[in-house]
Amino acid sequence: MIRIYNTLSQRKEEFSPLQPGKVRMYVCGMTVYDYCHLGHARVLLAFDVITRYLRHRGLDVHYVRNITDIDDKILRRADENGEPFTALTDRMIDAMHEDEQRLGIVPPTEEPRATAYIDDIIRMINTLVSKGFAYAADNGDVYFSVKAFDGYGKLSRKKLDDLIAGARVDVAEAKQSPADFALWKAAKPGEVSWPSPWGDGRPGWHIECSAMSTCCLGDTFDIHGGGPDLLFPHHENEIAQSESATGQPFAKLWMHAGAVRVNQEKMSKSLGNFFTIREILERYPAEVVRFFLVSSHYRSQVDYSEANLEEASRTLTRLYHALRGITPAVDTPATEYDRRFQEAMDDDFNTPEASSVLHAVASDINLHRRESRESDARASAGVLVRLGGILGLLQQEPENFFQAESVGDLSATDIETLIEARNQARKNRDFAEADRIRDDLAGRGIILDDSREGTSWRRG
RNA sequence: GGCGCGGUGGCAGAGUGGUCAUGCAGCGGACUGCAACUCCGCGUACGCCGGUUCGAUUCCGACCCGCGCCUCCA
Repeated sequence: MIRIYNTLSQRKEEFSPLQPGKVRMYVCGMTVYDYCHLGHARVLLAFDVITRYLRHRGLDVHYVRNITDIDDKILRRADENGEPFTALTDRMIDAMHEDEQRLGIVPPTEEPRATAYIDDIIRMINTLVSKGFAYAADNGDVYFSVKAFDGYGKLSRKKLDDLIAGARVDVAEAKQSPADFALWKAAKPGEVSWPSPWGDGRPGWHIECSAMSTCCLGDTFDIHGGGPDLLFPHHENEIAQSESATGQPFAKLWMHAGAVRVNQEKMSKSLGNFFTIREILERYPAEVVRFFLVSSHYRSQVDYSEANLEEASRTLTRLYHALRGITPAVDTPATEYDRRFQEAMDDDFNTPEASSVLHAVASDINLHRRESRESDARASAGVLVRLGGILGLLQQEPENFFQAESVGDLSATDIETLIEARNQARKNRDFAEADRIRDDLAGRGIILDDSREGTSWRRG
């Protein structure tokens, strides 16, 4: 039995898909005006692990993650760059796919783009207007009337009166109420636009997701996810739009990832601590980044810092050390560890608990190996690779992990030549020379590991 | 101010009404030419004050502190 925390009910709930065996999940994706940052990585990785695990449990997951490719920020940035907005969005989408691939993110089943759903968006707005949930303002904008939807605030637990009282008063406000939000924005002169019953314009942000999710998954689906800051107003507004338009319940379960901080501060451009995925991948291997994120629960806040990433790297190294020089057995029968792992993951995807199981298996491998129980070691290694794989970890050859080269490094051949020289010196009991070579390599970031089978090395 | 989340050993990070998290770092021992890796063992903990209970880090209440959202933001 899988239990998942539902933001809507504020508790863990037993997960039972609307359609047995099938999971329909929608996650709010990127607005493609810039490179993806660490916060995006968190959401990407959280739902990657969730998707992998649900599939591992035999569920057929239909995973939709949208791309917002029309929006104020996109138009502004394209304007600054002096390029058509589609040139910007195409480039950023390519970059995003590259980042995802490097992080080993399983691609979503569908990746709808807002500009490909303009007709559906207009249709939904039309429905809302005709049902009395939305109105066209004099300026060509169309707004959702928040007071027309009784359930407004049920996700974020906000009271409509507070929102109205707290709202800023805009100049030249075309809204009937300050809490109302735009479904359709009238085009400004020279701006890209699409024709609509209310004049040329473009969709508001929130309506895109309502339209794309219902088009891809139906009026009601199982899981809706996203980043922590989307809870309000974005997700609240999606519920209002979708349930008003369809008359059906929207998503059954709402999942939100935790925030990412950097050195105990909020990540922001003004603080200068804003990291893109590609910047981070220049400093740390993708698997270390994944392991770091998987080491805390997907709902908790994480702090990105050099110390934390270094620790993740050391910890992952231990796991790969256990697998080094072993051919993992395939089709190993399920063990007590598989059971514990599943129990942890069934409980709202408790990856920290699950990774403690990984360490237990690694200890077993080390012990078997030390006591020369080769087939037991191979069997345990099979379990470790299997369980790691569910989290997207431990799938590369240990030697690749340890010896992955970055520019300017000593080549593998050079290193092996030096190791040979050192072993010759050791054979001659010239330990001064042997230690000199080892220290020299250590100074260049190469750590040697001697064992009965010989000397292996890794980049530290 | 409103809504929500959290305060666990040097650090990271799970969890539980009453013997174990786990990892990193540290210490002792084994292994090693010496190290590294590995193995065995060790230590330090549940913000504060009350309450419930035979017993609370775990439940309840107050307080203090931190964080997120309330505006575009993953």
